Amino acid sequence: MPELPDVEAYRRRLQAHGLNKTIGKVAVTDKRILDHVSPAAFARTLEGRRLTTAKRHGKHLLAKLDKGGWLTVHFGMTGDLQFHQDPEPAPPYTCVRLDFPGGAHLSYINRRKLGRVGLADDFESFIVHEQLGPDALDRSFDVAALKKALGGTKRGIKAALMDQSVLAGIGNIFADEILFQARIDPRKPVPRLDAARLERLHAATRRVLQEAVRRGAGSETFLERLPSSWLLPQRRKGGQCPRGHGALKTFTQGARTGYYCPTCQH
DNA sequence: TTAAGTGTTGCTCT
DNA sequence: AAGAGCAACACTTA
Repeated sequence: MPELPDVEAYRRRLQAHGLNKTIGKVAVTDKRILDHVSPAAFARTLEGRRLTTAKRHGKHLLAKLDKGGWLTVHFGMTGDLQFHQDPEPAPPYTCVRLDFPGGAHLSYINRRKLGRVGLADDFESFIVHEQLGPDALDRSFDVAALKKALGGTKRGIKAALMDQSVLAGIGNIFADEILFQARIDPRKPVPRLDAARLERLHAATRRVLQEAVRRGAGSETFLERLPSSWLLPQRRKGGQCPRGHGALKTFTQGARTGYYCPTCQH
């Protein structure tokens, strides 16, 4: 599930419920999710520590440890982070669980194991090491930064938008919404985007991601809470253009399906 | 039933 | 050397 707005929701939950509690036992129940660290080393690093702040860059969530270093979390397609107050059986597909005093615990769950949990020394070095572009919601990400990020690529704009080394945070779903709102054809080569389109693309990127966060991305009722002018609720077989141009079209690029309106996106 | 599909990323091949 | 395609994974849907 998680793209930038969903990860931001996780960040806020972690910030609200997971900070400044001493971590007791750390249980790694599926070590395949650990990123270049053994279960023993991972547990040893976290046990007895407290998380002091939660930050996000693109789709990555990082929590700072009180004695230095960071816990890193990536969700892949099926990752989830759940807090529970009471001792209870771990949800299926739990990979890592941190116990807090009084029975509260934090579970990282991932069905398809396409995410990673790990450790990093430093926030900025982690971003560099992961080759992440600027965060799409960072305050400094203006039109000039967008142009710079897109650089000299000749790819289609949707592929470029989803490339985390170009711009961090956007995946298949929100790329479709952003390009619909900016009225740009997802396959349009980046060099053929004029100034007006770049301006619209930048504005739509920020507006869509901010609105998604505000309207509770990641919650079950997210789609129902979106305005009828959005593409997402129609993003399915038989979906209609919210601007009244009839059926949406689909296209495939690299095993991902995209939805767009051929009438209003150019 | 079998096969294709999936909100991600990373590796391989061109 | 940038960019396309598929593998990884474990399910769900057609």
